Amino acid sequence: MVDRRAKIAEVALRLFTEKGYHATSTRLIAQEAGVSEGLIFRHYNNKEGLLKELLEEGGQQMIFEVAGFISEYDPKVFISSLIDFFFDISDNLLVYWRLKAQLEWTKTVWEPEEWERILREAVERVFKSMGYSKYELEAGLLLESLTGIRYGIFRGSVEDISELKALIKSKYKVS
Amino acid sequence: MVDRRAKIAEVALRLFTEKGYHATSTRLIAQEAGVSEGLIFRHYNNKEGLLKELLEEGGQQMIFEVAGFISEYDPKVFISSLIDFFFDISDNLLVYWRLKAQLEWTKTVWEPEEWERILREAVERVFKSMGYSKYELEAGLLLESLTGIRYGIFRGSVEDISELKALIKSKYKVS
DNA sequence: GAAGTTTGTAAGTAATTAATCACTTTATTA
DNA sequence: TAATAAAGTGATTAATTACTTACAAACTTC
Repeated sequence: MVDRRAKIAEVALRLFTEKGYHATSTRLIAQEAGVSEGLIFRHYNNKEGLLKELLEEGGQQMIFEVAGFISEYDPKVFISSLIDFFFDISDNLLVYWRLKAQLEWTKTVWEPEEWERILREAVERVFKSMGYSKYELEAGLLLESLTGIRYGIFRGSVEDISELKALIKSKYKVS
Repeated sequence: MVDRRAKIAEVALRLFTEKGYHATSTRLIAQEAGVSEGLIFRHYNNKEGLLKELLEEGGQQMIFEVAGFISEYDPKVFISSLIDFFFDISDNLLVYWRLKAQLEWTKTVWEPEEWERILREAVERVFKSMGYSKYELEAGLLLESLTGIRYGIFRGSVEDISELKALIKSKYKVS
């Protein structure tokens, strides 16, 4: 008794991130999921439908994660949690992140995901509450920097992750 | 009298970045370049050979660009130039950057390009000369942050680019 | 200007692709 | 339990893929 639909999604997400969306065939997905190729199309209509559902699901998980610290009223705690969020991303969210980032570089127009909008608004609000006149700019700088660090951690170009986390926390005086 | 080889490279670079490597067919490259498909294979042996040459060429251009400020002895001028480098990237280098970033997310092991090693070493050296005990960490933080900002600029999530540049320069006291 | 090399083409190739088809099995519901 | 719907399959489709081959044109070089 297995949920084959979920199995397809699980395998597809892994393969899309590892090999890239276009380099992954529906045939391979079916093989690795132990399922007939036709079933993919029964459930997801087409390959793009499968991709979209994976991105949608990942986006929902991100909203859930972000919601965990978004309403924190103490700026210091908020920023500390925000930094933790980028440094200690869980494995399943990392896969979504990878897939999203991979696809983003081919886009010409970019629209932020819901969790990205929510997160940015919250960070701006916190910087505003701290009395920064250019709170949008400060929020942007921190968010883009953390994104870059996450990128660096993924690639392996960050030697000592916890030390870097301590450094950036000390710069924002939240450790 | 046209250099067809260069035309293929130019078109391929554009299409690879816009559509993605796997989503771009050699047939399309040939069409857009106004050339027979066979010529691609005559010059580049196979599709991957074409990709590799594009990445190699882009890497060489990056080395050239980095060399422009790498030997600057004044730390303030160096860091200011470094920030400019990430903010004011030229169009043709941006295309290379996009292609490289796009491919990076599918990789499992990551090896830095020559220009990346050169750049990191130089930034570390400068932070060391400024008396930072954890100069590697500081260099890493700045480089990953700037990479993230570049990413943000590309996506369009950075509202006011020049203001953000001024902000980060002021944080490093180099403006 | 002949011989040889490089650059180019058009028409193929076999393999792979996403998607569909007719059909069977399993689950749900009246 | 009979009828209906949903889940699943395996074979097949037409189109596309990267790449090859046989051949021709154009440029070197002696």
